[in-house]
Amino acid sequence: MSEERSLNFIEEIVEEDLAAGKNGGRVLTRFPPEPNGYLHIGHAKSICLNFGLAKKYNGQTNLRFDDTNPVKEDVEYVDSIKEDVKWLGFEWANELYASDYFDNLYDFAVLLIQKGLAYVDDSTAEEIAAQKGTPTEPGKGNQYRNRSVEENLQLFADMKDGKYPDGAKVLRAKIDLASPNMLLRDPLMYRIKHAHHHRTGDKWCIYPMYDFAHGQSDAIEEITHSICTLEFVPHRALYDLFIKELEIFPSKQYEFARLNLNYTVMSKRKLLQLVEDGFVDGWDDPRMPTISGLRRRGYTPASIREFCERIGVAKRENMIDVGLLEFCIREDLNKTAWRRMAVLDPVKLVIDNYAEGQTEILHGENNPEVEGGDGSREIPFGKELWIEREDFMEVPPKKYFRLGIGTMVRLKNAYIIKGESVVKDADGNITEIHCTYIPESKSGSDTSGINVKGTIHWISTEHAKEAEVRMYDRLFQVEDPSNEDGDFKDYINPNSLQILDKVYIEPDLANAVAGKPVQFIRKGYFTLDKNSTAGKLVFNRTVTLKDGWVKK
RNA sequence: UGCCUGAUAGUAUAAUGGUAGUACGACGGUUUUUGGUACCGUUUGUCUUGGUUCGAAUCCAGGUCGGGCAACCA
Repeated sequence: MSEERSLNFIEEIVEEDLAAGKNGGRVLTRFPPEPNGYLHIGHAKSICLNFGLAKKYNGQTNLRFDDTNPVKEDVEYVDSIKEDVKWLGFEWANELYASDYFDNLYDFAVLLIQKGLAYVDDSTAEEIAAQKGTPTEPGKGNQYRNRSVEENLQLFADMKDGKYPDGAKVLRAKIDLASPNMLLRDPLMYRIKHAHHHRTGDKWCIYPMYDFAHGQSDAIEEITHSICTLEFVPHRALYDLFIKELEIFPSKQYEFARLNLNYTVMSKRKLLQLVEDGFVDGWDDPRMPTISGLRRRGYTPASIREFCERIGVAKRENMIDVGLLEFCIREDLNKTAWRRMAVLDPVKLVIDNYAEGQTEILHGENNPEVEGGDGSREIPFGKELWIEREDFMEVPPKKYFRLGIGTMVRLKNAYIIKGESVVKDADGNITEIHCTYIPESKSGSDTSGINVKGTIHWISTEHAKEAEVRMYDRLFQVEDPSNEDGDFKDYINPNSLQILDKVYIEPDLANAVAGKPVQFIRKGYFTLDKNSTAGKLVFNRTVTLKDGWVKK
């Protein structure tokens, strides 16, 4: 493995803690998604970090749903999140929910009220915002701030008992209205929401805010290293403060820079818009940066884990080139995907000196990268073939080493041929290419002594099967759609999906199975889409092959 | 105008006071029955100004630039 890889800053912290004997050598992390959307590649970074850390240091990781806002959350999301984490190859120690702790959290709130550190405020949201001041002006208090402990206790109990409508009252921490950290200006701890919760049903009508739930949840589980993204840095003061005042397990929060990928968007809000406004075919559209989208596109768990390993973990803002993700999937699939032939844009090729009606069964390796071989399949060959339109040129430029009139090329796994003539329709489009073949040049028993520079793929017209192929490209035309003027949706790539409804594939591909990626030789990696049926195969292009041939 | 936070090749990420390295990309080459893969080589970097030091990417001070903070979201 990568034993000599240097440590990232969080691993350094863990190793220091371990060396200092902190937590008795125990490492317990957590992955805390809110079940209000599907997981995306940015979450994958966090998942790999949290679960990877635990794995590396003989610890464990809890999967904890941060479900403190019932109006936005749903079991549909819980299920998809669990599926995605599992698919990525990780196992959680415990499946937990912040809502499991609503009783504890309520008791914690009561405790803070008793300590004079929390109060019930009757102000409206607007009034509270106005009283908070601005980053440069201190906030102001109000009359509710001086309520007695007894009154606060009673009012908070009444809030819980449903005596007030939504928004009538909130519980606030009494900290410092003049703090330079806006989050410390008496933050809300609880709000009233008469809403049905996906787990606790109608038991509660008050729900804790993130800041009054997350740190305490970590503490209850005795999480040793609570890792989150940079935007939570200012929240750390609150995180530590509540833990200190409640005298509970001192979990520690550490922050890293979230992943940004170019040519896509990563916020759940924006992804939801793409889904709801029909710009994509659901959360798992192969163009989406969601885990489910990448899975449908043909990405493998190993490739995503490798990607997360390569991008590193640090505290500076970053924008990762999607090319790195593509490198990772190519690297993985090159070693595992079976090679097959498919002609995406067909033109007919006739071999003039090959006997009419003759057929041969040729053989092609499944994967030349596998040492010792990975078996082979049979490929029928005949007088008439489909080849790629772009693999022939009547007047080839100097560095073109595919087929031309008078030039030779090898048909993959078959014979060397020489272009002879073309047939065109009234518009001048080539409808047929005629060639001759060299009988002694058969793959595996070539005695022709001829060396050709190019090799092209082909399908026997008599034996060809048909399939639909979906060619995907980046969803956006600009690197950072969120940072452009106007609406990010204005920058969607109109050619992000090109459907080829009549692609010729070799007969063996009729055996293609979902979840087993194939390489269409010289074209890229493809995988069967979930819309595929026995009667109609549908392939998604995962990624092209790297193209070293740049014209001109 | 406040507070927090960060700055190393095009993009990421190391170097923890002692030779600025690695990966991806780009470019060039070798091999090749995939213009793929593999292998080899080249290219480009410490935000700025001072200071401390024999020696600074690293420590200190000022500046510049980026990100975040005033949701009954997480």
